[in-house]
Amino acid sequence: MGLYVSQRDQVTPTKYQRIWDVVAEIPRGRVATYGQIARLAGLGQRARLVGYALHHSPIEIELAWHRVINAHGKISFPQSSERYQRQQVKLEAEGIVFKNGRVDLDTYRWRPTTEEFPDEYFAQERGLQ
DNA sequence: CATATGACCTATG
DNA sequence: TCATAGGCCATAT
Repeated sequence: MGLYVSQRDQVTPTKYQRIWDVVAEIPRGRVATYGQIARLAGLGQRARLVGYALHHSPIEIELAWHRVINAHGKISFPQSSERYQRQQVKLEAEGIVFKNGRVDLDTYRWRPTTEEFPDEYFAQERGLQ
């Protein structure tokens, strides 16, 4: 992952690069939660920052933002919104099944390996595996 | 400087 | 399973 320069707001938001890098690692057909991304990016519990970073992600990196959902297994947009529909379509196109408007995290959650990420993440993730 | 606002999370009942 | 409360924190106004 290289340097990202946003053409949208004319700044280089380096503080968000770790978030974008982690999101880019989510494999096709899997999902991650905002909180999970925050921990993997070394941001502790600052899950809201992940949502902010995705909202402001530069257009020129084709980020798989749709693979990030909330801890309830739901899409974090109003269900009636077009953004909600777009995200659901993208996920279903990767084989992810929605049941009652929800994704089964036990089935579809991304579980990175210790080679990819530092041990501190897994130390905090007991109960996730 | 003071509030308000989110693509959020966890604990609790 | 669902709703609520409190916490969270960078930006926006």
